Amino acid sequence: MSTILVVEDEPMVAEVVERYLRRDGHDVRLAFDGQAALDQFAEQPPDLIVLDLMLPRVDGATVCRAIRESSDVPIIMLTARGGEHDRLKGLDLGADDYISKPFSPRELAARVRAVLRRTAKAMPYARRLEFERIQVDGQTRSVEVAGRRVALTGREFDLLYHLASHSGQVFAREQLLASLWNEDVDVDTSTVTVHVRRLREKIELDPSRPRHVKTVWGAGYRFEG
Amino acid sequence: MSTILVVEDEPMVAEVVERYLRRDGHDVRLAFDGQAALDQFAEQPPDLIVLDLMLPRVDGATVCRAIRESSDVPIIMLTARGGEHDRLKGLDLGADDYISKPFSPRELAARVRAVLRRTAKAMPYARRLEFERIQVDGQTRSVEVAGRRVALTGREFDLLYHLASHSGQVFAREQLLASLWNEDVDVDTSTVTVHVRRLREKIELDPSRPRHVKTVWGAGYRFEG
DNA sequence: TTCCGGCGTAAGGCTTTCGTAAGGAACTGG
DNA sequence: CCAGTTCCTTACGAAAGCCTTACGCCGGAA
Repeated sequence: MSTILVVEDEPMVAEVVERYLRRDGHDVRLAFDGQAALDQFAEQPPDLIVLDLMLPRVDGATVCRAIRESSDVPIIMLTARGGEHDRLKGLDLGADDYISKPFSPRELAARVRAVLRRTAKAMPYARRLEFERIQVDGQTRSVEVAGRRVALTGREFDLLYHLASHSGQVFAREQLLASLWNEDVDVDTSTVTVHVRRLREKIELDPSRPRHVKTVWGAGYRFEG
Repeated sequence: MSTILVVEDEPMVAEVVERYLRRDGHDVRLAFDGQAALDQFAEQPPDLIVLDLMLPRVDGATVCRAIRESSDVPIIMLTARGGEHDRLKGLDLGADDYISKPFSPRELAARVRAVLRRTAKAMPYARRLEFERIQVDGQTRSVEVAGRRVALTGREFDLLYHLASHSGQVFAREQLLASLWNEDVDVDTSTVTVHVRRLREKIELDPSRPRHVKTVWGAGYRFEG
């Protein structure tokens, strides 16, 4: 069914989880520390990640953030009993669900099913992003700026959506190429520059002094609502 | 991003590999035989080596062993199809990864990313650093001082982040140069002084009597929250 | 087929940032 | 208090990174 990466340093727990998820027809991979999780993720991104918070080498929160830098893959976090759970919610790591130990493997399997169902239904570009001056609708691929509809091309929309859905985060041109372009065509990074230029032309009041799609010198671009 | 030495005698293959790695933002150098590889390595050690096993003059295995005598630089070996691959594993040349021909350049690029990530010292810019008056966010490369956002240049941000993430610790100018600058360019230590000055201008209330980035006479600089 | 919008590339101009040098200020030890 | 360091401050040329524009190519629509 789906490929699931389980990151859990306790072998007993990992094994139980693995068995339950396999029973649901998933292809399960295991990682026993944070670094291994990142490696496996880089090598072959799974459809979902079950991530323990307490991990050797690189802790779960860091792993979660690192993955979120480049991917929207659903993540379910495992937290120790009690307070940690609440603290996490405050941290806003970008996980899709939390479940605290000790948990029943059956419940975890149910959560996995739920999250997969949710994210499967929510096809790519499902969300609607609302900012003060700009609204981006992934459903209809339409954009409104200051109440007026603007027509973007495919690339322009993808670019805007990707930046806006990670508002505030800086993306290098190389990152944008990797995320938005088909990997088997090689395009120059300057292509990104040009598309940013065209996008600005359409959504900025003064394209040469952009308010939303900002240049971060030596680093890339960042969206600001 | 990183400097990568590609050792491959087949020009077509070398060119494709070069293009794919460049697209990931790497600085790619080429060597077409084993001797050239060793020369280039001696001249300027790269961050990673992609090494073909079959090479004119000096074969890949010899090159690999020679380099391993003096360096731990990550090496990814390219091997001909089939048996050679397994035989190599037995030989234990000290390579970090193997990929057999014919390979997809995309997969190679992915392996390079994985190996680089694995060997990366730490995870740069993952954390968000919070102090009483200053917050530094590595994710968005943004800095807030007393609730107001300040715009730093790349170097300024790197400098602040490095100092702030080791709050209290003293760093000599030489240390900062070694950590924050590209190793193969030699810049004067006074450069650090100037950047500290410019940083103070932006984050200190009274730059001539700094509260956060303090001078430790005869030793270097230290950050204090 | 012809036309046209969208895309990627290349080149030149422009802005920002960087590194250096030089003179002045501040600290240290004697 | 003096000489010797070490650090601060400033200004400027060079380099790097980004913007802008124009052009050719491609695929789909007419």
